[in-house]
Amino acid sequence: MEITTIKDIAKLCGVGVSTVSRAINNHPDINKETKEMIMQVIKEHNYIPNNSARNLKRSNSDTIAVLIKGISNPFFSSMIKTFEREIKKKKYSFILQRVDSKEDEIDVANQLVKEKKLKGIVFLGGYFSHSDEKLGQLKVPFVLSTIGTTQKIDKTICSSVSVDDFKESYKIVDYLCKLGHKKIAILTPLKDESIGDLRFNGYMSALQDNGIVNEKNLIRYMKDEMDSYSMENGYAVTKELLQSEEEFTAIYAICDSIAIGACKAIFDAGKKVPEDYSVAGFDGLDIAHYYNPSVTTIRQPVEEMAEATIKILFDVIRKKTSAQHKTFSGEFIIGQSTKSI
Amino acid sequence: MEITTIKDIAKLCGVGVSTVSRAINNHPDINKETKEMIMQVIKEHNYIPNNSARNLKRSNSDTIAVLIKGISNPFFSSMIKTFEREIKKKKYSFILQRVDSKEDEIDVANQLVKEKKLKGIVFLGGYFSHSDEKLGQLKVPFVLSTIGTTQKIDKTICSSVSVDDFKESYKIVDYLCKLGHKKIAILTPLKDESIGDLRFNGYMSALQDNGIVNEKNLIRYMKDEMDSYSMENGYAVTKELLQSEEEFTAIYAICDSIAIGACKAIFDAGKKVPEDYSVAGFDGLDIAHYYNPSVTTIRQPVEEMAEATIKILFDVIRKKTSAQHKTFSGEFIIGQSTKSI
DNA sequence: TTGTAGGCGTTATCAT
DNA sequence: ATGATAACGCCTACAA
Repeated sequence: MEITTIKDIAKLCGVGVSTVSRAINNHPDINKETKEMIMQVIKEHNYIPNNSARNLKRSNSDTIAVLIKGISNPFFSSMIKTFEREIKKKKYSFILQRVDSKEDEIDVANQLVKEKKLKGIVFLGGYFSHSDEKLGQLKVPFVLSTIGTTQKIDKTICSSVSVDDFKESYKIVDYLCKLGHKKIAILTPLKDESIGDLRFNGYMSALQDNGIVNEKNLIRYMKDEMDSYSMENGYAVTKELLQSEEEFTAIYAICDSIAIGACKAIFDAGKKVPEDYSVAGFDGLDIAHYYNPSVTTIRQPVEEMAEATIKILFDVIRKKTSAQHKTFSGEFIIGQSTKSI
Repeated sequence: MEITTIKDIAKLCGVGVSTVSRAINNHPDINKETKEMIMQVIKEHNYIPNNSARNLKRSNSDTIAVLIKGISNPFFSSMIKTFEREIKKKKYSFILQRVDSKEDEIDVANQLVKEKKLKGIVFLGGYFSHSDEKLGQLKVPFVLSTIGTTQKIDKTICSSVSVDDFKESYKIVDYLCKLGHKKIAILTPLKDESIGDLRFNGYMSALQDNGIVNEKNLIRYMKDEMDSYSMENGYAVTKELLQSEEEFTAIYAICDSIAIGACKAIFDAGKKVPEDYSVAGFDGLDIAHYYNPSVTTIRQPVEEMAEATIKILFDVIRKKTSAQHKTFSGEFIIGQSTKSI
């Protein structure tokens, strides 16, 4: 006989279903021995409660979902660990849900809210260009973590945690300028509505403040056929840049992966980093540190950001505060990939 | 009025719930205009069906889950894309589920089978040391993808797709030997029950066949405090190895991340790769190619492996075949990190 | 073509 | 402390 439902267990134990339910859910009103007996039978027949039925019945569930857009980004993996740890610390369950780049994260979120009776949501990465109306559809507290957005979102509707992409980007480009670089190429995604834009603006602003006239030919957009933030793309674009014989002495890549692709293209052209070209990135991935040469970059304090994300989320859930917005400073890491000229 | 259930929609449209259900699920027996009208109302009130209720009611669902142990491994991300594409191609839905390293993947799988009425499962990564009895608990077809296992699993119970870790490992170490290296250190996880062991055995066997006496001091185990397969760990272990002043001319790291950490440690010691030490890895991650120097490695044909995984899974689901086991050859990639002496 | 009603497996509210 | 029973929201015979 195949054991599938709580009724089977009840019959097997000679008790009612509610007693079995009480045993499963650690309810107080149950005789210790009956409980043990029931748990024993459950284990023997390895019965597993049906989660769909549970979720259907439950009206609330103490669970938080983290929605990630584009799982491939190594930048997220350390944040996820922190999310999980912090959420478990609050005795909540944790659901990690990947969202396809073509999917609408709000729709996915709303579905999950209904299905799992979520208490809160963390959105991680991606672009996030939604109307306030759309955002308003989400009835549970949520935090935008690491999501840069140029658009003005109603600050009372949602919380956010991020670094100031503009400022940090400015900082690193300004550093390149102070090293004496005047011809600084930038590798940036095409028409990115989010962090890409913000970092690009930081670049433009830093050049201007250093009295450098920006040259259009030094703005290089990532190729559409490939993942925008990949080493492969950085390699391809840099290769073209080098072949164009456009003059430049430094490259600022919008993220570390692109920077590494750029370095490789430079090596393959028989040139050196930083002797021939300085290269800087952004994010502070592990690989930026382990690369040869190590890459000058802005490290985002991922651990603290993840912690802050969860803290804010729970503050809002528990109505201690309304929406909060927290900006972190990046850590400027000078690597071996840049030098003064 | 908050629209939450199918009944609300039915009332709003002045029809019965079954008509609404038919509209949602593209049933044939429905008047085209009523359907459009209903869909219109649904959109306006942005009603979302409750998935738990659906899953509860459904007896089957045409969905496949991919369970992945340790999301952080960049090795998996390209496989996941292929899984998703191939599964969608078959008109099935795709669920990606992360399994904590402490969790039992079979238990998680069984839960999902009940909750989502899965048709099949792919297990990705991890160790997988389960008794045949435990495996037998899983009542749906499943494939072990990229999961090396030294233990003898009942081959009729489950399918598998992988490279021959022993053979490929042998190949690359043999290559090092043929380059003239006699003192080859290995960086390997401690007491790993799976791929680590297999690759280690390949190393030992290659040494033996080349008449090299293995030196215990050249077997270096990854540190327990850190993620076994990380650059950080490779760095730390290699640093110790270098400081021990043990003589060696080459390092074989059980995976590329470790190899890269090893390279960095060598650079930091003021030495060069491959002039002072040759370094080889395993897996064929993108970064092995983009690293400087590029890392000699065995590339696993991830794309084809993922495709084969899905093909086998569907064959078994459709009862075209019973369990299948497929082994792929790795692609030997000679990088700049190794040289003859 | 459409509506009504029963049941999917659970939990919670009542009685007992 | 325990058991019967009514929801939870949906799908699907079956009836109309």
